[in-house]
Amino acid sequence: MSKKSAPRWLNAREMKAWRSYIIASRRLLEALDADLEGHDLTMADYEVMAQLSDAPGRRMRMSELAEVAMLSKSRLSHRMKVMEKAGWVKREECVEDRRGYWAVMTDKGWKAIVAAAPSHVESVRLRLIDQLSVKEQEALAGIFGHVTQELRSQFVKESKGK
Amino acid sequence: MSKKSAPRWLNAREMKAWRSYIIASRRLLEALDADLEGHDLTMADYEVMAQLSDAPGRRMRMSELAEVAMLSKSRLSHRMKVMEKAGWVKREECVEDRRGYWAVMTDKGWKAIVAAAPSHVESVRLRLIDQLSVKEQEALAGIFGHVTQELRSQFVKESKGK
DNA sequence: GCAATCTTGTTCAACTTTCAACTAAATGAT
DNA sequence: ATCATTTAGTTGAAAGTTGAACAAGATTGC
Repeated sequence: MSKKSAPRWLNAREMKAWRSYIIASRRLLEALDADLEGHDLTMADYEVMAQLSDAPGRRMRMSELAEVAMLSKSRLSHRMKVMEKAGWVKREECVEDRRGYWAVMTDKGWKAIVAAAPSHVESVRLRLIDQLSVKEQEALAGIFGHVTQELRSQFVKESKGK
Repeated sequence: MSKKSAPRWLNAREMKAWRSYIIASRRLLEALDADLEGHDLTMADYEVMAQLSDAPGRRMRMSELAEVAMLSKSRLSHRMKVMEKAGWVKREECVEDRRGYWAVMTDKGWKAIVAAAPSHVESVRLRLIDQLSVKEQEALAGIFGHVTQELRSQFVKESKGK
């Protein structure tokens, strides 16, 4: 992020796109989190549980789980402690790699995510997906797919450049 | 969020829109925050400072500032304490309403935000805006403008309904 | 074989955010 | 006027997050 030369401020169209996005995305997150409250889940915890429930044997190595759920290892470690106390997951030592652990979803955890999923999907529909036309859904996927790709390649460049 | 009847799961297109969005928006936030680090700001603090710098007299009542910056009063209160210690803002008693306070941007704060703004805008461009065609920018504004409106009216309905 | 390095996952301390309780002033109703 | 209610803003404790430091096992190169 260099700071030389005249800043290229956003024009009206750009500003509108940026502000609409940044405001709505915060509110959307809030609404989705609020909708999950009844199931004692946050979006982050939901994501952990959903990923775990999709994995073969409903088990996953901590690192991989952290990666797919987009949490730091440290954060996942803390959340796991909480969810373990709630009886939704447990940790098992990993035989193949004795540094590691498996995050394993319990039966109770499976029941919890199965109970939460329909209402969460309904919430995603209500707040976002069903608000959009097919064209808009495609535009959304296009825009953010592109953004992700670009972030990835920027990340590689920046790491290399330093 | 009722839970009756068969859940309407997302189809492939809907799922792609949703996942692209939720993943990219998290990564985007991370990247923007990382870009601000050099100026000792988070997105949230930047928003507070930016809103304050735009207000007449660079001063605003705490409640209003909390509202426009989308923070809880409590959170703003805590952040203000930190920013006050950094010398960027100060609080002044409000004569018209003696319960209240003005959040006032200091000269030092003004300099800090003026120093940070160009690189932040550059970051927003690099990570998002400049990645998008004009059509996509308009689509983005359309989609999220719509989402905000809908969230607002849902909020009203839900408050009333309860 | 073995030293250097990398990876896995946890922990501790610092910091941030949330939530409920609280003070004090304003508003409103009778 | 007086009492109830609402609003402004802060506080303190609990919960959550971050980032660096760490222990222990894996990997690599010689």
